[in-house]
Amino acid sequence: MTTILIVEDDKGIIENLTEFLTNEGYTILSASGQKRALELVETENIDLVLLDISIADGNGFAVCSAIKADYNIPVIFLTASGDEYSTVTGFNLGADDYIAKPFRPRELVSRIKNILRLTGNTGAVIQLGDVQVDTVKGTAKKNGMDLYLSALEYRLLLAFINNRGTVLSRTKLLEMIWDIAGEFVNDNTLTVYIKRLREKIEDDPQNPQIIKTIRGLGYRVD
Amino acid sequence: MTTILIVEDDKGIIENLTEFLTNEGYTILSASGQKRALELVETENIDLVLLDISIADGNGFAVCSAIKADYNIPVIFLTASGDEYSTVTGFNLGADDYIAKPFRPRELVSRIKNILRLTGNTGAVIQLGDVQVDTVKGTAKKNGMDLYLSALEYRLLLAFINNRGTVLSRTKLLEMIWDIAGEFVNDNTLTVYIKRLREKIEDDPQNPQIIKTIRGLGYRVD
DNA sequence: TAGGAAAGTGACAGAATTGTAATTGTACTT
DNA sequence: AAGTACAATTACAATTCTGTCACTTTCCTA
Repeated sequence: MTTILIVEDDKGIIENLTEFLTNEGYTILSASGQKRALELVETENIDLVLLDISIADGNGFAVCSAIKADYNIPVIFLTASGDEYSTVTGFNLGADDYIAKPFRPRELVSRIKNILRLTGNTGAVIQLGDVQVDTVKGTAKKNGMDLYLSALEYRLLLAFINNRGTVLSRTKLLEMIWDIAGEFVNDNTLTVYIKRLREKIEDDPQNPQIIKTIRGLGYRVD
Repeated sequence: MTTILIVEDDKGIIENLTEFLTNEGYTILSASGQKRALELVETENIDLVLLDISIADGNGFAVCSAIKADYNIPVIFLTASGDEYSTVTGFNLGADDYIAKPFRPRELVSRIKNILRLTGNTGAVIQLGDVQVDTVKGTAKKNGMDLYLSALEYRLLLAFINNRGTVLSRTKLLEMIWDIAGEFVNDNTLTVYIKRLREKIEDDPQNPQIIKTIRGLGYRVD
């Protein structure tokens, strides 16, 4: 269970990030001011801090210094784009990474995972709705229950995970999973595998929520 | 193909690192002085630099600054242990990570992979002798040829990869791969799977070089 | 709204995986 | 050198995976 503290004075951003990151399996705490932020760092068990530089009651740099002075918690700066100075200063203060606003949520998650991996605080578990894929162990679970995916089903799932948010065409998927030296498989093979995978990971395979069909284009996982 | 430049004036360290990192699948170039190092950065296609701070003809900081001024190549500092000043200064100059000497080669590889992942220069390919495992795609190759590992064979291989250098007992392996709610499998099942995996990944399965048997204790992959 | 393209479904054989048992091989101990 | 534990090997059913076919359903459009 990884806890992330968001320090940010824009309520809208906090709401959005909280919803998105909760969905990704993180526990979220938030603070809009410096004082509250440091309070939470002291009392809660925080694994990572997302820190907006321009918070209202003081500047983010101070918060970062204060955190780094006493704790070894990784900090990611949220900066206004093109703010080169902030970036450099942030790194000097011990920030572990920064991301310029506006950022794509998925990119933020990617940064978070990298930082946590660097500091060794977590495995490599990918959350997909209520499905968890552990690429380190090569296993998958749904609501904590083991899923028994065949080698091809697992690879198909990974293909979607590595291309979240984008539509994967049937051709592309066939290339990715069945690209074996010039040999071709029936196009319907893919359809059947989609069905088999859905049968295992979807709550209601007839109403797929994870693997969406984009008629005429392919499939997409968000 | 990832190319790493080692800047270091200790021939012994260069030799060791070159051998080890070549084994890990990297292409290695080396320079013992500042001039040669910058030459190589300009002429070769370098993906990452391992930089000893205390090289003979000048100091490492200068090299780092010079590289960062013109290229976006990640730099990892090799520092004498306890050299806090160097570390801080290094980060200010744009170093992406540092590692204190003496370091364990495997830790260095871990740092290299993390940095390359952060800078997006590579996937998550693990090299094991001439076997490459891509945990992002869920595939494995040997000398570039596809390996067809079953789900369990793949997971067994990952178990070894995630515990390189340590002996894994038969019991531990059974837990890791076959831990299914109280059900137990025959102890010999593991032995058979070891054989099947060796058959696919070893050059000479009768003389296993990758998965070593430690009689009475278990198995080890280095 | 009828026709057609795209996607989904169910069923099937052949191949591969999986777990076990019986047997053989190997290293260590006494 | 024989005995013994441990590991490797071989062989074999049961199960699962894999790819394909025939058929149905769904959605779009003419």
